[in-house]
Amino acid sequence: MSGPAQRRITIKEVAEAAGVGVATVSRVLSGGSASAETREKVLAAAARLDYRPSALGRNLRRRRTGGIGLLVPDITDSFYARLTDGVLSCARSYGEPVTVGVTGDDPEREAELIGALIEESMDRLIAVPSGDGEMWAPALRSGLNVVFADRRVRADVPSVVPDDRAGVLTAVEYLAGLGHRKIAYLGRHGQSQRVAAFNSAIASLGLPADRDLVVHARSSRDSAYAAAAGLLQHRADVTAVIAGGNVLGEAAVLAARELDVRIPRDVSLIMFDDVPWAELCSPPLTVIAQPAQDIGYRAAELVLRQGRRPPAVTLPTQLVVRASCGPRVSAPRR
Amino acid sequence: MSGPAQRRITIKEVAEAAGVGVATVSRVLSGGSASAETREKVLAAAARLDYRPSALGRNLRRRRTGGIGLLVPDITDSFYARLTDGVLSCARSYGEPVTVGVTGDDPEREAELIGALIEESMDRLIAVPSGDGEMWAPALRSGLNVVFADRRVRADVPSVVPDDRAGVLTAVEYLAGLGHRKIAYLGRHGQSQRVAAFNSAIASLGLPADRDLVVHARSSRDSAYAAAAGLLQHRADVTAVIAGGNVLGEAAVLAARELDVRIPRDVSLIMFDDVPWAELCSPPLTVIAQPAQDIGYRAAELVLRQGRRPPAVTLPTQLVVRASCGPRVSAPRR
DNA sequence: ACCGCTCATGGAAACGATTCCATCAGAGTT
DNA sequence: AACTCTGATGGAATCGTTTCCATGAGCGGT
Repeated sequence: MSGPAQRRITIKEVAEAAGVGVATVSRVLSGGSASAETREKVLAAAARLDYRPSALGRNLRRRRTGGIGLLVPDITDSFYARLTDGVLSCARSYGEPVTVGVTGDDPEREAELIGALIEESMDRLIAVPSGDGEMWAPALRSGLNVVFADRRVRADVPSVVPDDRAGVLTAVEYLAGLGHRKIAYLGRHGQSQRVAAFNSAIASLGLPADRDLVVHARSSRDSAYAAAAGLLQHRADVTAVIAGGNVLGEAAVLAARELDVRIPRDVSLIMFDDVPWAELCSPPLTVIAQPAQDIGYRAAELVLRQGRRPPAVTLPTQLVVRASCGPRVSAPRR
Repeated sequence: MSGPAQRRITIKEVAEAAGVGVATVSRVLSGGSASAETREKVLAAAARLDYRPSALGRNLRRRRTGGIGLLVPDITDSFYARLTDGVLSCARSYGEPVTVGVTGDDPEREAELIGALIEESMDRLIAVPSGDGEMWAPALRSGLNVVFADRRVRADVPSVVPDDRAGVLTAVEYLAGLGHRKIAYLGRHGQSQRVAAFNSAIASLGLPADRDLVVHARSSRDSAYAAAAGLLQHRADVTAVIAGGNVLGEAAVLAARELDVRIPRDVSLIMFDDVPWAELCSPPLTVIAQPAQDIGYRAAELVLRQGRRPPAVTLPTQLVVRASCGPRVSAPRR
């Protein structure tokens, strides 16, 4: 049923049809110099035959693959989906294809994918790095052009990240302003940046430091739920929690509902990352919005621009107040 | 700072290091026949030099690119994100890279992307087709191996789709069982399949037919909101609406809230596609769950499996009852 | 007229693999 | 001993481009 896979036409045939040499065709098509007459003939022949230059041939000769690789932890997470959308949108305007891989936040799987990408001769790569970034050394040494997105784990790789420091500080200040003193941070493994910002924010506001107030989950939904439930259950003294991402926030809402902890009456909740459903949730969630799409777009710009590259760009976050935070009630719950 | 982009080592160097010919190296590495001794030498040399065969060279010779292309309307939509995840997951187990493009449900942009993919010599493609699929003819004729996902617009292309017919019927029956008679369908352009199923379900249950009860939106959030608001505003007689996708459902909830239409007291709502936030919504949404990830996975299997390919596979949907549907109240609202 | 300069042009050599084909060694058969 | 057969092996062609280089034409200056 499917066609006989007709052979694609090559530059040679175009040359023949135009009555010129292949070198001339190549030159005309890639903007080199040629007489007006020749250019005309070549263009006409190419159009007539519907010639499409083979990226394979070109890339082999040029010793590099055009496209760019993108590695995200989980394409199903709205944040990374929007980041991906930003990358795709920028790449499209450059006409570059994007190859996407999902790491599941697993450094081993990430290394595998890097290997595969290198095998494809892909020389430009945007990644949300999983671990501490040490396995990137060989890839970097081999001349791979890498930009990190969302997380900054190595100083020698340009990165595009949200302003975690300011975002966390804003959230903590807002909560403190409402009277909360026992604030917990519910994060993912590897958010060292934010945890540091959290601790320093707590300290700078003179709130009691308590190491156990930051709890970590792996990136799965189950793990997030377990962490949220554990926090809510064992620490009846916390009156506010900051969720470090939308799946963490979702888990917190679910766990609270299950444990009959009322938001915001019993505990206030601020979630990192504004997602469409934050407004639909009951109650609507107060969030720290992150420019996910911009992060992707800027990262793509960085990796596509050959010139000098700034070591890091930081994009602002924004507090969006809805209805998941309230004043601290004096009576401890339960 | 970045390394001098050390030249990658080629099969020729491995051959030299192993003291054999390039043909032998190629044969050993791709599982051809060779003596145990030679195989040993080659493998050792390859490992010692950390040799990675270049996909470019291989693909040029083989006249095809390994990977598979994936075209979705909007990677930001949870449904397509999960579908993409399915494709990625299957492709990974075959070791095939996936190049993703976003069509925005625009046939023109889709055609562009197909062209770009052909230029890359990508010969396998999974797509959620945007229009009526007529622009696919040339691509198909050129031997491209295509599988459609989510929508079935051409009989000559294998497709993996959810069971829209059964899904719609289940929804309508459920609503009718609750006493509803004026049921609206809020859909996207191009969901002809589902609209037909909707009309036939209405007819088979003896409910009053009314052409204006199906309203369409384009795939943007704004358009979805406008359509939902229009429906709720102008048709006070409808007591139940079926939203044909998660962004439509989101728009319906938002519009209802804005217009002070209570769910489910004033109107019942069933949404196609179960998303994590459906449970978090107020009220929790009754949905028709679709196996988005499976659709992607099966589509990838189909496009990767060389053998004979079934013309279409239909995956079951499932009604998940939550709290957004209630019995019809006799008094018309407003 | 001659020289030198610029510019268009086409042949041929890469790029890095796979694979056809010829060669050759060794074993088995008569 | 001569022959055939099998299996391993390496040289060379090929895939479709880009780009180096040599050639030759046109032209202005002396």
